[in-house]
This record gives sequence, structure tokens and C-alpha cells, in this order.
Amino acid sequence: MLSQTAEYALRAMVTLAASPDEARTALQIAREAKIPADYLAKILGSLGRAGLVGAQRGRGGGYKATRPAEHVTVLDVVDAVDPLRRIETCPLGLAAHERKLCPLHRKLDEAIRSVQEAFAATTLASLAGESFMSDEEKHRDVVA
Amino acid sequence: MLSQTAEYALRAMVTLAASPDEARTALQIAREAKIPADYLAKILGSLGRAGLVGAQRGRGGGYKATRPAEHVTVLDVVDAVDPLRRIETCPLGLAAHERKLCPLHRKLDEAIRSVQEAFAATTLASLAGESFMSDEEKHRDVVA
DNA sequence: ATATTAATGGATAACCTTATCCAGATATCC
DNA sequence: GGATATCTGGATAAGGTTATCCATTAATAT
Repeated sequence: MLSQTAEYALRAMVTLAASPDEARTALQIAREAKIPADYLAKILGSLGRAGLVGAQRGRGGGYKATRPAEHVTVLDVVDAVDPLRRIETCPLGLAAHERKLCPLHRKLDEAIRSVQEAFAATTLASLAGESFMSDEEKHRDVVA
Repeated sequence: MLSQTAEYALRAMVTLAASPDEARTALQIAREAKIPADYLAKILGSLGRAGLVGAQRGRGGGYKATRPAEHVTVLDVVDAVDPLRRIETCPLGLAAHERKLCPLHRKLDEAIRSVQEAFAATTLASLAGESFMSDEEKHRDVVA
């Protein structure tokens, strides 16, 4: 239901949320979150343009979250890379339904809205409990 | 959020639900629901294989819904062409999370589940109030 | 039977998402 | 300043979804 890109972006942001103070390189993030490194570079670009991450070049550089994880929602991340689009006008382009969607599209839009609301209510901080990777796994993976 | 194919399939089923007794040809459906005719043919194939529509060839033939609209849900239609996939196992393939998803994927799966439930609770009959096309529009379009 | 109507299935093309590669820009360390 | 580390952006390719076209099959009417 979510694009691969959005899934990657969320994993990257969760990874960054785990170390708010030290920068992580794209390669580190790629390894920890199992994201194709070169593709991640593009995604980090989008997250940067959206103001969710800041980048620092050169030795010791990398990416850091710009806001505390309590103030970034899943929706923020998703919208940065692959916006959820509500159904605002009739997909059939019918003049009669410009103001009021037909029942089908009203229902579909409701579903999108409820997802949007759920995502807006979920901060990255609330996902930090146990990340998607335990510490041992992290270590094993970085070493390998 | 929904694929174009699923959107088309829903429009086609809503169209068929409006005339449970007479068969409609693929071309009629395509015109009424503004679906590319040749692509619709494929979609109707999927809907047929899923048992949602029956086809009759030859003169006077066409497609009919096999079940009354009260007993077909939006989820049935979506699943027939483009199944909503729950997140059942860790997308990162981590052994530690085979049983219990990490918070991120638990949240994402919840969102999918709630959509699934909303779709399962919506019958095509409940969408019939005013279809996506008024009668005048239907006529105008078929004539054109 | 023949002509006509309409679904079915296969081949192909256009387009978008995902992925890879690499040259350039920019920062740090010595 | 030179070497190294790292992000940035462009070009390109692989893959999936969407769309089109056409030949074949099956049913009906006359």
C-alpha cells in the first residue's frame, strides 16, 4: 500500500532518530536499515529538501535529523517522498461531482483520510521502543 | 493509494451493480465508467476468475455480476485485481522479528488492516445511492 | 451453415518506480 | 595544499504497471 520509497524513507528516519546527536553516513544508514545504498542517496535528498534531515559533507560528516523524533510524524516522512493524495475531485472529471464526490470515491477518500490521520498521530519517537534492529544485529551487520 | 487497476475494477463493478439483470458488454462498461476499453478487458478477466462476474459471449452477451451487490464488498473487488497485502513478516527479514514486528511495521500493518476492515464493511450496494454517473450523463456519453 | 457479436488470450509499447553508476562539489584532516 | 571522506546530481538501466492492438474462440440470430 505504501511505496517502497516511503518504506525506505521511514526506515532511514527511524535509524537517524536512534542517534540524534551523531551524524550517520548514507552508507551506515543503508547497512543498518537494509536499503540499497545508491537509491537511499536519492531518498535522503528528498528528506533533506523537505527539511527533515540535514547533511554535512566531508570526513566525519553524514546525516542528522533536524527535529527531535517527538516532533516528526510518519506522515511527515511519507509526504516528503511520496505524498498520500486525497481524492478531491471526481476522478472521472464529471462536472456534476466536482463539489460532492460519488459514494464510491467518498468511501475511498475516507480510507485515505483515516490512514493520513493515523500517520499524523504517530511520531517517530513512538516507534523507538525497540527499533527494527537489535543492537547485536546492528553490530553483526556493520562488521560484516 | 489504490492502484489504477483497482479503481477501474471498482468502477466496473459499480456499473454492473446498477443493472443486475441485463448483461453489459465490455465496451458499454468502458464508456460508462470511462475506462480504457482494452485494458478493461483484462480487468474483467480477473474479476471473472475471481468469480465476481460472469461472461456470456456472442450477440446479446456481455458481463453480469454473479452475486447481488449486497453481498460483494469493496475488499472483494480490490482483492480480485490487486490484493491489499498485510505486513506479516519483517520486511528486513530479521529472524528476531519473525514473530513480532517492530513498532514501525506494526503501525504500518495496522493502517493496512484498518483500510482492509473499512473495505470489507462496504458493500457495493451501499455505494449505489447515486452512482458516479447521472442518467443524463450516461445517455450523453453512450450516444457520443 | 453463415454472418455477426462479443469475450479471451497473446504480443507489444508507453510510462513510472526502483535501482545502479559515476563524475562533481564540498568539507575535514594532516 | 593534498589526500581523504562524504554528499549531490545526472545519466542510464531494470522492472512493474498501465495501455493498446490483434487474432482466436465461442455464442447468437437469421
